[in-house]
Amino acid sequence: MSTQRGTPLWLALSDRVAEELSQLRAGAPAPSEHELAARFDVNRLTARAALQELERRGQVRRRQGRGTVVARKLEYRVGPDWVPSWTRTVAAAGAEARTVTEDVVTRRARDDERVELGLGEHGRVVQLDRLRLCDGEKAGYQTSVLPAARMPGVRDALRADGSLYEVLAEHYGFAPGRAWIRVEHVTAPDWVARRLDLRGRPSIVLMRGRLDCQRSGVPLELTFAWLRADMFDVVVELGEWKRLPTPVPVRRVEAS
Amino acid sequence: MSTQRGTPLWLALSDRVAEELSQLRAGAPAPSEHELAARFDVNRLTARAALQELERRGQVRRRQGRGTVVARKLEYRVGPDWVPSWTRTVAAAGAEARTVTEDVVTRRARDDERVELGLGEHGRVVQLDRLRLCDGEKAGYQTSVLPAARMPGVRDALRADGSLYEVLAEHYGFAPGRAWIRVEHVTAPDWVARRLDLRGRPSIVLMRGRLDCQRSGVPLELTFAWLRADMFDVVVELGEWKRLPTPVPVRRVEAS
DNA sequence: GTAGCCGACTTGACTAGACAACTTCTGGGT
DNA sequence: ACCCAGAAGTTGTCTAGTCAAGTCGGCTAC
Repeated sequence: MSTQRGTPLWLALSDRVAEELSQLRAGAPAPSEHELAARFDVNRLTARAALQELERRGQVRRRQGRGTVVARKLEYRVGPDWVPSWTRTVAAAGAEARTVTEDVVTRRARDDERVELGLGEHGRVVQLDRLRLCDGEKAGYQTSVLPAARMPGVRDALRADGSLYEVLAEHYGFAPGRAWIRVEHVTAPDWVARRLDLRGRPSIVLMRGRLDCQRSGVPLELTFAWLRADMFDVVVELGEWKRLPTPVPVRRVEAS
Repeated sequence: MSTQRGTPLWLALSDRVAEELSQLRAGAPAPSEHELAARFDVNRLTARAALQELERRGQVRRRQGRGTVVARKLEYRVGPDWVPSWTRTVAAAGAEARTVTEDVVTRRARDDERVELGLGEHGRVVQLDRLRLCDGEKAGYQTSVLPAARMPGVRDALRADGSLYEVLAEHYGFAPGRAWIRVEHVTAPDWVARRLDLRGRPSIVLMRGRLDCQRSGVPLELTFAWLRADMFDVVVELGEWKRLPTPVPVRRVEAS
């Protein structure tokens, strides 16, 4: 490696590898730690540091036993007029979407949920917990809470079909555009980190909260999703879609 | 260390340290790598891995020569009805806010900027580059582009005063509420990473672009901010402000 | 045919040690 | 009072090696 003055080996190496990787398509195997170490005559830990930097940037994905593969970030759009679809989001990047339903239960609504959903004192809700996979990798976790009384038979509909929003639209008059939305970029709560296997990885996640309503304005669904920030470019839109100009600094920084 | 079955040493150690740290106030020194290694009889690199995990989570901040100190994440709120203020955001966490204006220049608008701001062929803009500091630490970088013709004398006003939004409101009839917002979780562009000293750290930052308009709907500002994701919880809210019900999974995960 | 074992290859975890770069403080000199 | 040198302590970088654990494919035994 011809390192620039003051640039650590592992950083120079990661830049070098990133360049090679940009030529490849997503899913292609990246050089292994051992191979990098041999090729550039550095220690395996140095090569490892380089690959970990690329993982932090979301350019590769690594897994024990399997190896390191090229990755591209997925674009996840959030907005009042936008009906999110896991399948479409993932398919747009040419990857394979899968959903594992972890739980469907009917239970008493918690106090805060009663307020949000406008339920009476003994209101009951259906909670739906789903794990979202992208090319077999755990990419997100989603919890949906639905008012049971307003949605007769929703449990069976949910079991049969994958798309919650299709069920909502067809059976219960769900209207996109009447939503309250909140997005947070936060450190993953412990239970989310465990479910998504985030130990030792970038643990920033995106939490999307959304309250969807019927056309009449009656709340129909309260849903939260946690998405791995290293796998997604999350785009929150308010107003019409536009392409952003890329900002450029006034004064350039000289290379260190 | 009494490690649980299957839990790596460094992870158990980081949990243990996190517990101790939660008792301390922000800014207090955390144990050093050497001290941790000695106390728990592990290698320095293992102790280091534990501290790096805490850094990923935003619970500590580390710097060569200075040491590791306890940190708390700041909440950065963005929304159509909410005018972000660096001073207020940082002060809310009891930290010291500082802004360094790196550049104020008037120049020809680029093509994409002309489209966004609705300028004519020879339109000129004022670009304002600012470095945002939190307790002396580089925490963000912000670029604002303003149409020069629509805002006579804006350069001098900006030089004199720190708050851009105050200037906009007082002199040019800026009305929050007509904003277009886009939030992304992206890898820092190279020049941003250099300005914020992000080598080897959680290098992911958040970018916010927004186009604020006058009451008449005429675009007034195009701004971009890069924030260190390890220092901020970023919250974007569309719709009226509500207190979030804290989501909880149906089935608890047993500790591994 | 197929189930299962085994070996090759991958990343993960951990240790021991060395030196470099940076920050802060202290003490001595002017 | 002030500046500078140096020591002490910190994190950063890098090497050499070992063993563990997960994945995949091929081969063998049935």
